Amino acid sequence: MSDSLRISRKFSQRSVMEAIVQGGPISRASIAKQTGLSKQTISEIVRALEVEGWVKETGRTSGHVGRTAVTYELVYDAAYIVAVDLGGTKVRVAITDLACQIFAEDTEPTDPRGGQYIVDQIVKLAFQAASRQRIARKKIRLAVVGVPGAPDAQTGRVLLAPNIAGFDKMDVVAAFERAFGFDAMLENDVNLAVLGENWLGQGQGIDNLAYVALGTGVGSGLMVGGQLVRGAINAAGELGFLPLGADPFEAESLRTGAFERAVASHGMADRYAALSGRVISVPAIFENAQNGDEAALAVLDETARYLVRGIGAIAAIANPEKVILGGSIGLRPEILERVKAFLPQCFPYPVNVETGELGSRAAIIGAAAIGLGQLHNTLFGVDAPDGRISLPRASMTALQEAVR
Amino acid sequence: MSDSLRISRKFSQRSVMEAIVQGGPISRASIAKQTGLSKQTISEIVRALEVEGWVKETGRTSGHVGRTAVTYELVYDAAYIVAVDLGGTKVRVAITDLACQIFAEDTEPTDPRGGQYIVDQIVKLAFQAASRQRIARKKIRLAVVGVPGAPDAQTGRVLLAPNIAGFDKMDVVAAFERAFGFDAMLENDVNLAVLGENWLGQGQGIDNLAYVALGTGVGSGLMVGGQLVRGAINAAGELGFLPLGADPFEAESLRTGAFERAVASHGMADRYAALSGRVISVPAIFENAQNGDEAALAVLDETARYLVRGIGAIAAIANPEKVILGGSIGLRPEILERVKAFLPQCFPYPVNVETGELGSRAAIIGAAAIGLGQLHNTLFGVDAPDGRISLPRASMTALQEAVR
DNA sequence: CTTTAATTCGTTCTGTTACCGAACTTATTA
DNA sequence: TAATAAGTTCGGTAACAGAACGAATTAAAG
Repeated sequence: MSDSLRISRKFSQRSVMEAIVQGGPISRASIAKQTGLSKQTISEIVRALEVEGWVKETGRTSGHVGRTAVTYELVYDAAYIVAVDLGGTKVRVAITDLACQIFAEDTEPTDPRGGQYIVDQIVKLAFQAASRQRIARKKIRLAVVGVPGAPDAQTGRVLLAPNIAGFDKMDVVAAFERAFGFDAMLENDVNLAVLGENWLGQGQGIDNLAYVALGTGVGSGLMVGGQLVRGAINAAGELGFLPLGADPFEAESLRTGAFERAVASHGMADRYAALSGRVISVPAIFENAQNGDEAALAVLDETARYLVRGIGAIAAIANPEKVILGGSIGLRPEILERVKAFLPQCFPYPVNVETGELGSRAAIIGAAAIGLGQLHNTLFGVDAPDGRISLPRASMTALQEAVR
Repeated sequence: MSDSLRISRKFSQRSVMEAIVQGGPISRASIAKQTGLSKQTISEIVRALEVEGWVKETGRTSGHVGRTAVTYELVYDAAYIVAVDLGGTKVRVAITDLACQIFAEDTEPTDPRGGQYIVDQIVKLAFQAASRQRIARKKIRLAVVGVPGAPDAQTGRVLLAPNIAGFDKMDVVAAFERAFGFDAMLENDVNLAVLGENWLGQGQGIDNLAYVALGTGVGSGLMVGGQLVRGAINAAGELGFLPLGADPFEAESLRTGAFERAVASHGMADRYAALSGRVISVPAIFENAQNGDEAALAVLDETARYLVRGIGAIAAIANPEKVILGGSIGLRPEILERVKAFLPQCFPYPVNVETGELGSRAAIIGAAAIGLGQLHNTLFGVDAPDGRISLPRASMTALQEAVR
């Protein structure tokens, strides 16, 4: 019996595709070197992929010794996916091709009537964008929708989502699939944000990564060993309920969450009002702080001090390599500098904290990432237990340009 | 191109082994049904395994229509592993065969000189147990050592282990491998405890599981998607540093950990002393509480209230399906009943909390589990990304009997 | 500037491994 | 004797490997 591992055609096909996706235009000989498969096998697989329309010849190499090689590339427009970031106030919809390039990206206020209205709004936006870019609907294979809550895989509902009306009472996945006419996936928005930063932002190449989104509410996304942590009922990362900050045994903490009360925008505004006697918005607090307002500065310090404890809790439990801050408050540099100053005062070993590079677009980029991964897997992958495919890192620039 | 997935021989061999390990004495026809492979293939693989000495014929079926079937079983003594639970005060060493039966199990006080002395002590204990059971050293393939700290895979050292002298300055893995003469693995003891409870205890079949060990110190182990969470530097589960309980910004909290100060045995004793003016041990506090001592009861309440906040933090961040309590304090029913009473007061959705079934032996059983999994993988598995093998559940009784 | 050597690309051809499936034999019970 | 289940034999086939070889290109030698 030979010790070498023989793998099925499909399995190899997948690694060949990976090499082509990542290696840009690449010759068959190079693929053979990269994958360790024989030249003959690569030729067979590439031929099959070409016939099926997934890759195509794009040129030849030159300038080096030896025979020129024919190079192959992805047929980028062979399939598309829809990426959606659904928030309480705004919906963002984007369309991505196989090269991971984001084509259209549209934002609209979320339909306040909720439920089916939101589904219809998103589908309308997606199809509008598709026809604007002259993309055939048949080529769209998958939609990934980020939602502020915990999607339930069994029922298709979204739990713990107070900001989206009706999603807790309907099969949202089924509704999307009906309206779209193709597969749809739901995912928590902060989970998508980690994936986004892991793919193209601050967290590239980091397998153990946490994302803390701080704005109107708080949430966290956690990646362990390159995989998302979703929890038993998809409620992992419901950081608002961390028993920190406000007294967790008060009734109000049971509703809103002790940590959320202390650290999110409401808590900041309340704290400012208590200190100064004036009721102003969170952006105004940041502005006042820049002008030296003592109360505003105290509020920022206090907020950061609470946030640091939340980050410490994540670090103590999951020990991520990096913690990325996001959300309208978490993205502010004033918060980051304070967090970096306070964290070593209450946590023994260093924790790497940075703000997200992708800003408010982290979630939609994460949706694209998860969708593309899923698509690559269903098209070229085996039903392997670890169905990860590594997406290329290159397209960030293309992506930024495409979205003016 | 066929759509069916063909997998290498080795891959199938692995699932055949799994069927034999779990299915006890089993016929080739049954294996074929279970695995979906053809009878012919099963015959080939079983023949190969028999030649290599991993399985053997053990009997025949009877009493049903049709031809009798030859049944096969594991050759249980084809290989052994050493499982070790190294604590600050006690070392526990056990030897397990391929059937997951724990043979010998010895406990000794930990050599206080630390470092190489402990390594030698463990190796001596293991080889003593082996020769007592007449196990050939050559058949021992692997040692798994649970340590109270964070093993560093790169350097082989153990970090954050104040109770084991010298392990932070030497390559412990290399030292064990030199002394044993076979492979050795280090793992955090609480991580092993989760694995143990997941295998044979409270957490059977639960993929998202947390274990909180509360005794002299606090620690937690977390499983997500059936995999251990180890963190970037193996410091996941250093629950003592949770910024809860004592003021995390005090200097002492930075050393000992804010949560550990509040909830572990020192904190309990201090609290009792503050309330009653008397200095007594933690077991004595529990005893007094049973006799109605007000101060002792208050200390238990307070400890549980802190513990509940720690559990809430784990639930908010990772959302496990179940949280198992362990450690000398965590195993006490007085703590569990209080935790169950207090948790709903500060956490919005239900968290399933139970005490560990395996008691203080959770870690060593976890070590056996991880070792057997590893062994099955190296012997029969592919180098698949997800190298889990499901171990049989049956041997718990055998295990309990074996250890009087 | 030609010739030759070195180098790389890609194909053809010939295995080998790890499977499947049908047909057939064997053994057992009802 | 019929029904049924276990196990083998035989003949495929997909998915690879590997060696040999031709084809194309550049660098170096003459």
